[in-house]
Amino acid sequence: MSPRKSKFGKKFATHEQILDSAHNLLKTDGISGASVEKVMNGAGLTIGGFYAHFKSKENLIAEALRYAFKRGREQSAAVLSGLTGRKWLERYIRRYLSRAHRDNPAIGCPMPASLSDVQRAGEVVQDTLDAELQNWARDIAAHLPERDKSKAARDSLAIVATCVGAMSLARALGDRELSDKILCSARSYILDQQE
Amino acid sequence: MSPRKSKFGKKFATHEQILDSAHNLLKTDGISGASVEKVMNGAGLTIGGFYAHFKSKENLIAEALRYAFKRGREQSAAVLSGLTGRKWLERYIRRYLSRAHRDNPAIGCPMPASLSDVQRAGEVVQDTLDAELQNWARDIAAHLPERDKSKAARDSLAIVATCVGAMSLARALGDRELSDKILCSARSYILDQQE
DNA sequence: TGTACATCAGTGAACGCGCGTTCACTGATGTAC
DNA sequence: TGTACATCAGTGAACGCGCGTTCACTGATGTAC
Repeated sequence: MSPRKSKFGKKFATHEQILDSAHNLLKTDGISGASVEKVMNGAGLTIGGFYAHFKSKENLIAEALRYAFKRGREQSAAVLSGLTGRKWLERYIRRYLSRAHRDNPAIGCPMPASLSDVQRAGEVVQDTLDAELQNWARDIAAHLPERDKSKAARDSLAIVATCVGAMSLARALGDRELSDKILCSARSYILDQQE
Repeated sequence: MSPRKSKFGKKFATHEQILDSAHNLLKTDGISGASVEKVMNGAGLTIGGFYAHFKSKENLIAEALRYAFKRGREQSAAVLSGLTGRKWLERYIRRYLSRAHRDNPAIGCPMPASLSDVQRAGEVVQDTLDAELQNWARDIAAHLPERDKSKAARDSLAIVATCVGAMSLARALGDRELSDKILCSARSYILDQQE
């Protein structure tokens, strides 16, 4: 295999830089705000080279979404390592629904900023969300102190919905006090329910 | 008062038509999809007349958001009239988190389609959301079978977050089966929690 | 009541701008002999 | 090892398009006398 096509070649490194830039813009400005030109500039490149790496903007967004979720999983695994069950859930929820996460979209979840855009996106992006959302929910379900596995699976989907909804609303509101209340309410709504 | 400035004058009627067109586009295509030209065409007008009615697109969106929530309240008051407490909540949640609502954004809530856009919108729009969200939560809180009023207020905010999050995700997913699951899970998550 | 004038809702073209995508090119790097 | 050639990542300008906003205008309607 020629070095050009290797995982360690220059092209692969550039591809990763583009994805890194894209997922950062995605988290703050959504799909519509992550323009191809801004993404390329963020990677230290000019716009013309983009189509040597991606077939279209839609394909970029799908890959960037996958990249963002992967990074998120790695980060939260590092922070929560060693914890299990209730303890894990508590720390997970308090971290996701924190003021820090609300005020720093760049370090967090890509969904709040891109949720509405994905509804109008193409199949490639929506199919990517399917897989990532299932991963996410499975991760939570595995830590629910629930005997009934199918109930844990259902609860985990609702918990994801509550997290995404609360964070999206918290960022969309003008009133910081009301925004704090939403985060706080969603936290206890989830944590009081699981025993 | 001259007929021109009256609530029944021609200009008022046109203003309402523009708002009606705007709130329809808002519910399906979000803020970015509700372009001034499309809004005006939807009202049977051309783009040039827009600024006789609204100071800017931002002001239009804020008014359209208010208009959409008002219509939503009227509709749901009509459908749920006579119901109270648990019965009201059950019907309310089953209606919001229904497949019909997911598949017909045009007849429903403006939030799922515009949630992410509002995060990047100006103060006027975000302040409007403050007021509308509080109205919404208060309406739900009044029907919670909860003795503790402050707990009802908190729960109602979390319920709104769960509803908006679940509907947004349900519309964003490519897989209809998973989408159904999200709606179903969120429904029981809310309804099982309230007694 | 009839006429001359003022108002202003709505028109349609234009503006500057950012978008996704295309394309002829350049120049560094890898390959063949 | 040295040279000639092929590859292709990345450049920069151009394309057609839709956006929010502006503006000179038109023509129907209301007002004054």
